[in-house]
Amino acid sequence: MHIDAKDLVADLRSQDLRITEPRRRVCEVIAARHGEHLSAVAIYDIVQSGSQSHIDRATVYRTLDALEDAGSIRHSHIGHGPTVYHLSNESHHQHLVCERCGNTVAVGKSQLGPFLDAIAEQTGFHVDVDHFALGGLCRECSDAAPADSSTSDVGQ
Amino acid sequence: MHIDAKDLVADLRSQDLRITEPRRRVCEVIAARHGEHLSAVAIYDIVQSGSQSHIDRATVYRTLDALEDAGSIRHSHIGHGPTVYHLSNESHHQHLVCERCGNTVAVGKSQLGPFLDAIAEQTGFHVDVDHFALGGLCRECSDAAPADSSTSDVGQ
DNA sequence: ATCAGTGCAAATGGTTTGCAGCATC
DNA sequence: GATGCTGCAAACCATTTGCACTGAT
Repeated sequence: MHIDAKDLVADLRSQDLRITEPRRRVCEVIAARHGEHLSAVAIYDIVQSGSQSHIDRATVYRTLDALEDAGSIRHSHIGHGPTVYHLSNESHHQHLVCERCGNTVAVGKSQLGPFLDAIAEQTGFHVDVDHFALGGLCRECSDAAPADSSTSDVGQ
Repeated sequence: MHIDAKDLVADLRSQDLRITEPRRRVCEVIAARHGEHLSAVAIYDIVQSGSQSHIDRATVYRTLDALEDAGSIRHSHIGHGPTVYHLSNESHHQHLVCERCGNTVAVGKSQLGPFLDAIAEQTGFHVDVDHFALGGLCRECSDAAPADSSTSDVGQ
């Protein structure tokens, strides 16, 4: 199921929100870049680059909030960077962010199953896999890292 | 093994750092509140409340950096709040933050072992368990949660 | 007496908010 | 034509930085 800008606009409309040019543009960017994880500022930049008329950052944030309230998109926190947004139907992987080089790796939901089940069993907690990334060291960086595990905290 | 302020001060000294009143105070707070996860501002507030002489927030941040470089403390990112600091020897749990009520639950590193091994095997990624919290819904909130269609992946 | 460490104030980055005017409904 | 949405500017919070001064070594 391919979500496009029209679907997002329809989601807004169904919430009795007015359809304005800035909102339409934000919807277009999100739909066009589906599959990516875009920050509010990135969305703002793309909107700007696509036309000469100016829309405000604040409006982008407000529109993202509206889309999130409408259930169309969700946000994730990946590493130390800004909040990123993605379509709600693209929510099934855990991000791992390398604390040294900043690269991210995604682990599919299927691989996480046993882990999530174990956590739910032990704590009753239902993890929302893609809301927060996990930190650590990627293969390359952990190979290069000093063997001393107690001081493996790097960067930032 | 109980780490106290003297140990932390000694750690700083062993890095050829000068021992100043502000640094000593920060060490005292961290040692006194061991087991807690304190933000820089919380540490600052506690230091302030414990005496009339003023120390600067920037100094707290710089001291925390120094202690982290010395390997004495580490920081974690728990939910949407500010960075929190804790003694390095208290670093073996994964925090789960409830996105609804804000409560946090900790899962011991030992329980996660098999899973982390699996991730390392599949992706080469070595997860630093306590650096980032995971989000989700705690038992109470997921029991109480409406079947919100937009977040249907939460409770899987 | 050196120079690391300090307080201060200003800058940063990401995000939010108050407000007056504009445009969608 | 009401009022929801906008741009603007300013505020925000956590954090960082430049700088001249102070104090640990």
